[in-house]
Amino acid sequence: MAGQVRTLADIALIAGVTPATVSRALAGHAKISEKTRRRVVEIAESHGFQVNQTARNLRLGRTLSIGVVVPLGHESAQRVSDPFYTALIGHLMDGLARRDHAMLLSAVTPHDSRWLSNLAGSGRVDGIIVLCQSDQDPVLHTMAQSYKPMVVWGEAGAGDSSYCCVGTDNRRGGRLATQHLLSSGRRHVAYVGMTDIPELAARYSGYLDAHQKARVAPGPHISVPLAFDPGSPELREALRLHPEIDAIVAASDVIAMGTIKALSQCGRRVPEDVPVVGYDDVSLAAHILPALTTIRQDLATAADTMIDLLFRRMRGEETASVRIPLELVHRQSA
Amino acid sequence: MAGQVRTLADIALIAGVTPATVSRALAGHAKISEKTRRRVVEIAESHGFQVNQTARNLRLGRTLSIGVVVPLGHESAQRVSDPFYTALIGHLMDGLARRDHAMLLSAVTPHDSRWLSNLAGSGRVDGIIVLCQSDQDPVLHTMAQSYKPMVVWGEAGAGDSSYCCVGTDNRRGGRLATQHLLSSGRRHVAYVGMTDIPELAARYSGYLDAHQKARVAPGPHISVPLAFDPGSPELREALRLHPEIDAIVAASDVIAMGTIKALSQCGRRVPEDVPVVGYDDVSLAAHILPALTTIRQDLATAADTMIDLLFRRMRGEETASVRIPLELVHRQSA
DNA sequence: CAGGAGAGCGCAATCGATTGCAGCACAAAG
DNA sequence: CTTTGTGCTGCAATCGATTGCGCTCTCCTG
Repeated sequence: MAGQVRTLADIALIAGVTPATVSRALAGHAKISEKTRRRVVEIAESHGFQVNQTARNLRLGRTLSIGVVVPLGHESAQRVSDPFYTALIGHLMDGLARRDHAMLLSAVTPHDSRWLSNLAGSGRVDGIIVLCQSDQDPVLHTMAQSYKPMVVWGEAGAGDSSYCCVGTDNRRGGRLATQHLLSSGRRHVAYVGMTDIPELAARYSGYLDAHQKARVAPGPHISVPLAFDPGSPELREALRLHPEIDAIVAASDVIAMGTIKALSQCGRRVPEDVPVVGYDDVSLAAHILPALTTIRQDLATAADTMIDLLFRRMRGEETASVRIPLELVHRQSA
Repeated sequence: MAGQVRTLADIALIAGVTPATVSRALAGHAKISEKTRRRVVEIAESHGFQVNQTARNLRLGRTLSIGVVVPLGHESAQRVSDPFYTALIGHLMDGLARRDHAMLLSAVTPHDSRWLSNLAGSGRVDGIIVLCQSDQDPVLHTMAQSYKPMVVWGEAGAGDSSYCCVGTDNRRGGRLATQHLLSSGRRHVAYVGMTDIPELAARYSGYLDAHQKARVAPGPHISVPLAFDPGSPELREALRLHPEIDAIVAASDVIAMGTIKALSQCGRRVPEDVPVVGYDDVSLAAHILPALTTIRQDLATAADTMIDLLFRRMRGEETASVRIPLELVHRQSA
């Protein structure tokens, strides 16, 4: 039945009216007699007709879809499968669905500075959400000059934040995590993770802040990419190299989990010998052994905020960057 | 500079030619003099011009994007953030990007049977990949009659598989996991997880198969949704209720991790008292304590296969369902 | 110098839906 | 019976890019 009925014109033919009338009838917009409207709608439904969105979008000058991009330029490039990002993406999906927008998802390894303008200029999306600044601050900055409907997840205040940025106060987060350990008497707190993206750099700053405030010398900085290699012995060896370490601030929960495992392989117990604090509070964090003490970022709020800001920007408003609340969640690992 | 140049016509005006010529020049297709071509391209680039994809797609009758849908109809509805799915989505993203297609991602909670035909008929995508059959086998079946470019991840052989289905041999996977435990002498192997989607039902069948082959009575079946609640005490209580359990087959890695934690809360050690086998081999599986023994599904292959099949179907070919290899990965937990 | 070939480009239709403006029909009023 | 008014629909342009067909101009050949 639902064979060859693909366009408004097809329906129009069957109903004995013009495409214009069908369009109006289906939209319920203009003054179409109730009788005609009902008949058209009925025909449309019985044939399983659906309006072609591409044509509709062309005419209306919009796409009803939002581009979500994850640049993977930085050295510590987390895969998109990092639980933190996937949870955030999940929430974004929900929020966009509620506003009847689709999500065009892509991860890009920036080879040149065009990855962003390509998407913006393609006419495929009405707005863009960039997840992670990566090392692309200049590109984001430049883009923001000419392209308004864009919101970035990351460390607000990185660069001169000419773009609208949503994120937590990572410096405070790093400080909280570190203070938690220092205040329990630990004196050789190591930082495990990199600092090659603004968010992580800020966490590390907070780590240093806490040490300074407590008048304790910072511990070693062990560099581990967010997407660290399962089998790599680097972390283990670094830990062996620093037997004085008596606590650890990890740059993310995934790193924390890896660290806990590496510690156990070195014969050190968590939290007795070495307490570990993670970052993100990913969904698994509460379920592993030991349950992770970590810095929780409220992703539902984060996603809603980004979407709200984006839609306001799409309407032409100017919006400032926003900080999302954050808290230390006390569990077993520290 | 890049101000008001948005259409082919704008470029044409500047170059003193017609839009037709600009189109051909940029496409490099037809017979355009090298001189004209070079000039047009130069003008286009200097103005940062990009072809409007919506218009292009309308004209060409395609969208260059693929819909990836995750139905969440089943009771055990895993969130999209289940690491298994996110990893699969990540690989799909890579594969689609290689073929210059975008990914339109959405999760739907099916309220009626139209969630799929809505997407298919919207004209927003050229093809659809459905991740998980959920409880929507009938919908998939019906859809496959009229809509060809669709591939489903799940248990091939569920229903009558009128649709093209890619997945592992879940029954065999369940059998392997169970045999591993039985062959080490365990006699009260419990299954933790649900059976409300075809994949899981097959894993459970495999679990039963192994018992039958070993002439051992199956252990208890503890029902836990894939997205089980962090704080819920159900699992813990079920374990207390069955002190005879001396091994566990979990329906997924995430469940396995939760189970390991619950076991420890009951004072039982893994793997000494109760070995646990997971399913999926998610990226974290190797990194937790104890490292998870699990059934590995090769997701890179899976994603490539699905994409390959989908594109063949988009070209009009018929394709049969495909089974992806699977293996038991032996680590510490069992 | 005329005729023919062929390269290069323009014209206009097309993809499918939306919408301002105009026109028709029917009803009520004079 | 004619006029005015109002309510429905249709006409045709539009969104921006693509492409078959055909025209023009150049250059070569006889």
